[in-house]
Amino acid sequence: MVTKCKSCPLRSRPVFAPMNANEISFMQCFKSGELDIDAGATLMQEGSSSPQLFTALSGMGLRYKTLESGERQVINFILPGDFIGLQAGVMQEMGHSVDATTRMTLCVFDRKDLWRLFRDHPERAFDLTWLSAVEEHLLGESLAVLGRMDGIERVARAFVMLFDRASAVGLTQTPSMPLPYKQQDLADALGLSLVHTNKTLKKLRDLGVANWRNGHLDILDYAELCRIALLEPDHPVPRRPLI
Amino acid sequence: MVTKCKSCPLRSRPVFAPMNANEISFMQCFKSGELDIDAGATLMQEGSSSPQLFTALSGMGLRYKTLESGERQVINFILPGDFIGLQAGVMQEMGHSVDATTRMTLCVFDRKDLWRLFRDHPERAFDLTWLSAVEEHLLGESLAVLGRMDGIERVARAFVMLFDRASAVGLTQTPSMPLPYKQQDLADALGLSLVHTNKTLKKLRDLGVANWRNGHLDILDYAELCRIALLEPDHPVPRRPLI
DNA sequence: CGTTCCATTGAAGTGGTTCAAGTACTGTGG
DNA sequence: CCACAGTACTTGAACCACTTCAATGGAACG
Repeated sequence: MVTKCKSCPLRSRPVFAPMNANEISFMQCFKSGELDIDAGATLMQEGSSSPQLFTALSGMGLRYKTLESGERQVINFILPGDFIGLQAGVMQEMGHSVDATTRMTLCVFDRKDLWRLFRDHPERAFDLTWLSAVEEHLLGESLAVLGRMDGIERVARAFVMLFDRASAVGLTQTPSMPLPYKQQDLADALGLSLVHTNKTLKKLRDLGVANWRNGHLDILDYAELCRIALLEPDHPVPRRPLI
Repeated sequence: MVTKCKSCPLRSRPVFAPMNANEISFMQCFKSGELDIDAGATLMQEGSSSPQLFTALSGMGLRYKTLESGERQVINFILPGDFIGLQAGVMQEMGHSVDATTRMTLCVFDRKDLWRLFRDHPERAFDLTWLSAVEEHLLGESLAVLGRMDGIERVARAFVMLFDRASAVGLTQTPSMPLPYKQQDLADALGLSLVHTNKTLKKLRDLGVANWRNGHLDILDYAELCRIALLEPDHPVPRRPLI
């Protein structure tokens, strides 16, 4: 059963900029189908030019680059509402790979329709640029995290960001959320070794601040977690378009 | 004397996607003026919403974020041809600040014309998205550099990238280019301390690979520098649009 | 039940940090 | 013309946050 854009469970969330009926019906038209992929599957390959673009509807994944040395850098985590493949859409190829961590459902768009979108629907073209700018903004933040913060600060920051993003799309049950990644994934995202990531997680557990176990993250002291992460407890989560 | 888009010294460079006469004349129209700023001046402030967008015509600058802790993370270096302020253009505010390191000349565009551009010139709108995607791609690379590479690799990578970018816009004189930044700027870009950056520069000098002194970078052994940076010596420099 | 994958923990080593001091250059005012 | 102050760069020394190596435990699975 394919989800209609009109009744998309994400669209009503306040993080997403609202759309009127006309706009939604165009999105429905732009959407060429739906895709389910299994946990562990690779959705896009670095250097490839995918004929399709996606929006995550449900499930979680990750974007990553494989370095010349064979190591992996996780660029960010993919949650419902995230747009995937814009790089391949406008440049000729993807700069990173995308894997599904859990089973995922995705809205599918045809790359060949992208030009039509720019020509006929400037508001949506603007939204795509907006999304890309948001992504750029977040990557700038991540760069600062890797460049200037120490282990516990990085982990705390990651937890706060993930929790906020998950809240925005309704994945949290008050101080808790599903977080189905491996410790190695987090380590690769934060530029830390697996061992040190593990020891840092233990520290947060011992501090009674956050507990990540069995694919589930419990935030025990959000205020303290923010303090460690050098974030205001009421830091704003910017609104963005949903494509 | 204002530079005409038609005779823009950058446009003829092969890194930039070509434009036909019509397209150039629209760009001329979109360009609302030219701005000269002094070395050391701040062009845009993090969190602000600039009424103007820019393209660097000449001179160099840097984008950076100031962290909660007061430290600085340099996001990247600005060279001629770089577009500045897209984030403020589409989101409501900039995610980073922009300083001029040398005196700079910039093409100025009015933010209020941005919507008109999306509506009437979908090719240019597409180009803006393209630029944003390129930026995103480069930030992903930088993230991998900070996350996974050691000091000498980071510095070597920075030198190769800067040299390639400078070559693309005609700033190099065979194995040499102007590089008017401070060691602290490079340190803040690479997530290293000033002291360690300095010692790493010395190492590259002692190895006879690269020599950065008095605002001038000499590449003494490009192949070896690439090897240290874990890059192919003939790695491609992607073409991009010039706005 | 052996195998495999992930999480956990200890121990040793190191690439990087911070602290501290000194050099070199440049502009400024007396 | 010199003294001085300010800024950038340089170098040594001590320390430590993180890495790598190594070994173990627990859960899932055919």
